[in-house]
Amino acid sequence: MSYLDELNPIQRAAVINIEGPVLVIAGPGSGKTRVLTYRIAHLLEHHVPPREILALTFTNKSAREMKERIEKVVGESAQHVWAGTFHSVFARILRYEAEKIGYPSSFTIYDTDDTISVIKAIIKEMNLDTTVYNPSAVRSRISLCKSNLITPPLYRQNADMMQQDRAARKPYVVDIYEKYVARCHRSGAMDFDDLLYQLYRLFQQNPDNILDKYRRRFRYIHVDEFQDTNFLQYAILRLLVKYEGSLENVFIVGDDAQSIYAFRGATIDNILDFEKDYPTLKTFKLEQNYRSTHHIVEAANEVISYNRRQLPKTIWTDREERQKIKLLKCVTDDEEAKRVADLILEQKHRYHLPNSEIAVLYRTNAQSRKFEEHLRKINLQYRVFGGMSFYQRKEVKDLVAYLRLAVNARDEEALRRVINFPTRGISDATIDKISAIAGATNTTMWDAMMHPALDVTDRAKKSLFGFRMMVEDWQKRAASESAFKLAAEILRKSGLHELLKGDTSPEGIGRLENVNAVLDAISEFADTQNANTDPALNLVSESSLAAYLQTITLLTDADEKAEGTDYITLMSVHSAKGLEYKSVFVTGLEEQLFPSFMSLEDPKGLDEERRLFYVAITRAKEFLTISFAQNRYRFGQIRANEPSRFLEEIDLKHFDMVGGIGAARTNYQGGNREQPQPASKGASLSGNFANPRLRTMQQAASARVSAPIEASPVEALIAGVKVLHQKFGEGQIVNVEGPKDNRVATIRFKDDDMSERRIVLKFAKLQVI
DNA sequence: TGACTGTGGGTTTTT
DNA sequence: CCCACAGTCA
Repeated sequence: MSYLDELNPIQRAAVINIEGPVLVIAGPGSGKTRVLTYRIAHLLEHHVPPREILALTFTNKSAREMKERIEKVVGESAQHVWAGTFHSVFARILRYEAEKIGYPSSFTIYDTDDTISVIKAIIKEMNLDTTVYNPSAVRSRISLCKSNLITPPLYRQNADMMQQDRAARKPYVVDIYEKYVARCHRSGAMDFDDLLYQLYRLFQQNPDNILDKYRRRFRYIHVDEFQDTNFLQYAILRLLVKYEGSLENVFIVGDDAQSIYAFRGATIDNILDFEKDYPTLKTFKLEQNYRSTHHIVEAANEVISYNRRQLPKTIWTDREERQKIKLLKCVTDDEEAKRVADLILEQKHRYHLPNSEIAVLYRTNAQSRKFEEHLRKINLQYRVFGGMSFYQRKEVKDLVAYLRLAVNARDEEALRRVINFPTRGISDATIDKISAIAGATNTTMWDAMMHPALDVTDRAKKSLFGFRMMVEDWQKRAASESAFKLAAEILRKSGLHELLKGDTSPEGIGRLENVNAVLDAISEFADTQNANTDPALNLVSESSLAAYLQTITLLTDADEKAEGTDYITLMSVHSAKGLEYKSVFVTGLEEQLFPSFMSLEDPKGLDEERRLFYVAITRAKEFLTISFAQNRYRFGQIRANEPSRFLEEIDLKHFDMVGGIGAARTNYQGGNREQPQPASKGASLSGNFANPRLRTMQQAASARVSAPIEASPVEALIAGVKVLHQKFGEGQIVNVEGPKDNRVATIRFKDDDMSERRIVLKFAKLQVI
């Protein structure tokens, strides 16, 4: 039982507790994955059949990692453990059961882009304005509905939501939602939320007592990153675990402090409800951090103590002090990127760090550009994760749309995409007519194409017929021929290959390479899948084109393998969750950016941003560098931002004050907002929240705030005048600009290094002196 | 039908 | 700044 020796007492206690519900609250770097994998290994050692074990994760990567690690402990029986993301595991079950709820087993999965495109088409058909009904915003709302089990009829009954829509002057959202659901169903398509929602529906309706089958199948259920589950996911989980006679062998791992997906419906309530739903629950807290050195852990603790609503825990480390946190104050985003790049180079030399131990993190993907530029300049290998992924590129989506049609002709989104691409004489007008007939006769566009009532020119009819013949041929062969062979032929016969070949520009060549890469991927996919199909589940051939399409839709580019090259990682903080590096750069710590301007008004939003920052800094094992820029390009214009409020929440003693870095601090001490306070004792939901440690620096700083000042009229505030500001103290107006009702003054303050600040006079209290 | 141009809008975060 | 889309022209 050697693997048990590798666990600390608490970890071990959690692992060997193999009966009944278990909750593991796991701080960053506390060996969460280790506990999860060893627990599964432990089950296997105790002769639990691998196929009765289910492990649900949020990313393919962590699922894969978990499987690999279990395999290391127990060997090949790990192969038969079901480990995957919620979406992929559920998709697999649905693939098998779809017909019971009125979907073809070959259903298509719509990714976010597909979904937006469908919604947009619906909005246009309804003659609504796409600037009012922003397709992407409508999609978010629909998604939120689905994750909370609000169907269109329930939506209509929901006075709150209807009122919200009326107030936003978008009364037709529910109609769009309704049409969208109908259209997806007609298309034999499920979006990401459907993969959860339709499974829930299946279990609810429970045809042939199907729920029982899966309850017996999954006797041991594990959930990683439980804090990121939404209401719907929890509802499904409950259906699988909580029933008469259940052993309730459910093992969940999470950390409320790392919940960063509230924006897509994740709710911390799930952890809290869990305690209520399972009275026999055993809770284990992993509080020792094995990842990071002292200053990093302490800084993280300080930051998170400002949040309300925390489960009580104290993360600690016995790792030595090592480096303090470096803080880079930069004038521009360009300087920030340059200094980060230079520091990376220096660290590489001084500490012999390989690129793979270095990550640059940012709040928004758009920030990657500058870092790319500067890393390229000094010849450092990097890889950007996130943003436009391979499978989102137009040429790839075009080819994939053809493949989708071959598997599921009802897929309207795919049909629209390629029916006239490459062009084959089918005009937009023709497509609109087809769509109209499909709507009127309640059939698919695929069928409407050949409808006798379709009133188009003979030439168009001929083109349509030709297109249909071509696709029908592929459909017939999709079942028998190898996915690779068929895809290769589709690429040529569709005319895509020829079209791309004709473009000899560098981008054009790249596009051709991309579609060829899809073919390679299909070939590779077929090979690996054949080797590891689960015969127990009687699934349709896992190496089929359909299986491939499902896999790529659920793929994130973080899942793509690295081919042995040593690169620096550039990614958003969100995608960095669960990862660790020796040296981490957390960049763009500015108000409006991190925290994002979207979340400034809402305390809940701010708390989530703070958790995000917490996640960011806890990725670092030894070297943590935080940077901010005073000026940053945004929409092509320079904008000045203040340093992030989160910086004030870290005690100065954790910062490296060498060289020019120390000066950064003076710039934001006593920033122009209310001084932050750690969450107070007992501000809790269930009464057992953390009692955050007290802070000193902020309280000291707040003493600087002087007696209230009397605001002078805006007219009196002109260039040259000396003024007193509530927070910044004495200063002189350098310049005043902007329209009468919204004047903005540039003021140089005596305090604060004679720094210049732009102040909106409407809001600021300034007294002329 | 395709290429070009101007405009307008957009940046949170992802399965 | 960068992209997507609508509108215009050959």
